[in-house]
Amino acid sequence: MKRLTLKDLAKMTGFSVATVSRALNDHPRISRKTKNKIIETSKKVGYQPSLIARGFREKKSYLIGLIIYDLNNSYHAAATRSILEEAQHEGYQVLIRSTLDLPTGVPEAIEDMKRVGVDGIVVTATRLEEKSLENLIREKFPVVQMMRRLAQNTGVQIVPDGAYGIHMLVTHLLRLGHRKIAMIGGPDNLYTSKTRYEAYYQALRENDIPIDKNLVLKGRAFSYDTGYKLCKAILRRRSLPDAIVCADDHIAFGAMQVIDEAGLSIPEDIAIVGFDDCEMSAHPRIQLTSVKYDMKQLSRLAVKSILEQIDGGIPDHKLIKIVPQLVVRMTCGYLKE
Amino acid sequence: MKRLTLKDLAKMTGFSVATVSRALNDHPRISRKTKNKIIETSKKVGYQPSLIARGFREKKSYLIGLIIYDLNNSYHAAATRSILEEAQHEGYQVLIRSTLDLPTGVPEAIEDMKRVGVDGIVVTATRLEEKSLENLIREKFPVVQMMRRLAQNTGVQIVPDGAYGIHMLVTHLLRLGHRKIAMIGGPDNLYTSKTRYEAYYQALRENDIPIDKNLVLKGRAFSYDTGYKLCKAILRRRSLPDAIVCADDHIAFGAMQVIDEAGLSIPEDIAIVGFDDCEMSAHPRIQLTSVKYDMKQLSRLAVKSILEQIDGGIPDHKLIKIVPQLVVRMTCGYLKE
DNA sequence: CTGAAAGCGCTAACAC
DNA sequence: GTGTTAGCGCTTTCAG
Repeated sequence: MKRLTLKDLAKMTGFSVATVSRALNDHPRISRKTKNKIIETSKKVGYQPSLIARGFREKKSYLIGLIIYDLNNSYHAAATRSILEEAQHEGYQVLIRSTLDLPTGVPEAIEDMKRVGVDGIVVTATRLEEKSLENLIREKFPVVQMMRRLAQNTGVQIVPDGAYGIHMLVTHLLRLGHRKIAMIGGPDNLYTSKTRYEAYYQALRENDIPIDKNLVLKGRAFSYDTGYKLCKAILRRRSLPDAIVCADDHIAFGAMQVIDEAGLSIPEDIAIVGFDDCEMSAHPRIQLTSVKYDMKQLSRLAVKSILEQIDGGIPDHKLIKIVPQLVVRMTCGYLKE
Repeated sequence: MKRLTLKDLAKMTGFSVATVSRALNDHPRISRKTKNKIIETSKKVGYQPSLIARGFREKKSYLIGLIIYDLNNSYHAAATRSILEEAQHEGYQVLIRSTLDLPTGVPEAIEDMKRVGVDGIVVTATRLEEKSLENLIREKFPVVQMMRRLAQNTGVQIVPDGAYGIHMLVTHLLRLGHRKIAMIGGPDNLYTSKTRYEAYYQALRENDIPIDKNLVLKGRAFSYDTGYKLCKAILRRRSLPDAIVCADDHIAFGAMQVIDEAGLSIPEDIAIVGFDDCEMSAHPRIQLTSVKYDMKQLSRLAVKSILEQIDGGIPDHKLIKIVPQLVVRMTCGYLKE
């Protein structure tokens, strides 16, 4: 059961290959009659053009690449899901690569994707320094940095306004009376980490709270594990913080686990807040105060930008920040006395 | 900055295109000297063969398709992650489609994937009846059904032994003294649902527990939402069950939420067990008793089988069941004296 | 051991 | 309005 080609259709209809091609791609210079006839038989026999031959010819693959951090993180899974949906909607298929934030992750992914000829790449696994990505942008290849961005202002960057979110979180904790506020975040080489640390400092400064660098713990990844280990380190200290700002919900879940295990209570002994607002955060047993934003909007903008870039216009730089929203639940605590 | 082609390399080295091609694919009939020279310059200038041209020529794309249910389900996300890893490891790239179990999901995904010319397809979103998939298998296209399978014994099917898992769960609940055991599962047209319902009945029968069909609730999907809604329905009844078997952890989380909200306690009033053992299930605030199995093993077998099939041998039928393991935590309760 | 040439399926000049 | 032809980058006969 071999696939039908244009040549087969040509033979069947009695026209030339070129005419058949024109009919199927509704080219202007063709008579309605032949066109209809050809389209009809094409349908009847279930002809499917080979995208790979067409792509070969046109230097187009109708594929877009998506480079992500890790599907284990439900937030990144949600982003991936959303991109998938948007891309399918636009008639593109998606090639996915996961980097786990390894140094070789992005360069290898880019190389492989270029080899199979994707038309554009959405990267949600961007680290602050990423030579391969910078080069890609420089050579005007269609790229969108989504969720995370390079340190440089270059290319299209569509990110949630993490600084704003953390600022809301810290301000909220201060308003509730917490003073000694710790933070557990991710590695320094990620945009998400950096902005969140900075926003934390900024919020404290604005409220004249002295900054204590010992209260800031940096993990290797945005993960349950990071929260678990670093919060454990905090609990080993003599004096405990009132509250811990976690740079994402997964970190917060891990931190909560340690606090629970230690027999302390949340938020009475230590308040916890997260970021991203996973499904589980709303669970009555968790009730994590967090920050959420419209992932659908992010993804839609990202895919739209990729398509625009594919069709020609690649801007030197464009930065879109999506404003998030505070979701107050139980773990942040209440006004003391 | 155009990409280099074989022709360019030929010009640079002074050999013909054919020789260059042979050198790069270490063909037997070529002298070591020329081969080395060509490979060297190829490396120096960073030549990358166009997989799309090669694929066009060879009818191979070096792509495999992966059709999944939904990344929102952390269990399916984990499966996807695992497949991605294995495939990358084998030098294949992965095209992902998510169906959300819509009736048109699989057929459309298959059609699109064939168009871009994937070499094989792993389907984790199989429904019991799936004409498009059955046809694909019949025409000897490389396919693996992973995690879920068709009702028919056809093609390669690599699934966890859900029946065994549910059997362990129900038996365990019975041993703990629970007698009135309800079940919340997924839609009837999924393998995962069907086997799990059957195993539930089977385990009850073996223990001479009368079967009450009213205790079996069927949701639309394996989701938090299903657990939430159906458990709510259960709580509205006059007499409550001792325990609820949920067909996956997400359903269990939803069910737990309702029970918590109703002010009942788990497991004292109602015990809950899940299936899949998500990361969150181990959290001290959840401590869901569940069943886990080696996803890595499943994925590895699936990818291995796809590659084998691509290289020739497509078996008519092959069924592999992975044996799962019971993970006992708090939500299943203890012996009622 | 190496080169010349054909051809995969498709589109786009270029003729007629 | 339609047919002929060339060529995308690669592998693989077939000669030499």
